[in-house]
Amino acid sequence: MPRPRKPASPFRYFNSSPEVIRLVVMMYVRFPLSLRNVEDLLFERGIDISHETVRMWWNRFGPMFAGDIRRQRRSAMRGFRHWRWHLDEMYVKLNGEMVYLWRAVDQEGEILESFVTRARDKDAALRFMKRALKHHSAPYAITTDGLRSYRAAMNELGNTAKQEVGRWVNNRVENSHLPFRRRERAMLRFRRMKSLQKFASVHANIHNHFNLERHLVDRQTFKERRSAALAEWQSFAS
DNA sequence: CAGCCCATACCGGTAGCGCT
DNA sequence: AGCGCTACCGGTATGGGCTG
Repeated sequence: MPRPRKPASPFRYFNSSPEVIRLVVMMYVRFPLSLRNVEDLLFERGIDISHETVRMWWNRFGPMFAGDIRRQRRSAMRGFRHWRWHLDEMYVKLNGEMVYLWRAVDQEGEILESFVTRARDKDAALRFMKRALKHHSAPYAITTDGLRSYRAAMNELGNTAKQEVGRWVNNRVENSHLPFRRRERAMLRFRRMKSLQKFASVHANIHNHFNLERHLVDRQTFKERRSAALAEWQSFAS
């Protein structure tokens, strides 16, 4: 009988410890810092890495960490009966061209899905919704704006009954654009659909993980949650 | 407004480290 | 010991800010 082999650690070839790599990825994705900003900040604390290393690490480990966060969220929401999704699109500039970033956000402000397309039509809406439904269990209701592509896509999926069109009752979902816009600005620009797609989805998941709504809870509670979020962060991809 | 300057992300190539 | 892979370097394209 073959001896059960321990899966190789994704950190095995890297010169730096998993702790440092996790710190770097968190700094770069979570805050509006450039690759070089991260390099310089770490240098001040005695860690010597190149900005290119920062780029490589977020590309390699960002999706892994994001996947861990998403899986956690998915199992926490399994069986939840009053899950409501809000669908929305925003413009993002990509090499001078405008593309669309579709997003599904739930009633708690968690960003469930990010999807980049060149067109804003039924086909794009359909692909976006199928992807969201693949990654999460189906919600109780879906709210959209008046864009007709949503209705057409819902007809195709056969779940029109769940759709509610209207202005959203709160601005929570619109607010979730802000962190991405701030981050987008620090990156100067996106060049390829693939890296925009990757960044949008990694950013959304990491934002969810560290979004502790500090204004809604007392300081003690906030500090406990923050410690918990950091401790969990240090366990990802291990 | 035009032209210049600077900071940035991204890419190909490769030395040599570190894993098996 | 052999080789897969990381980390880094030099180069390029490009957008925003600045100056006049």
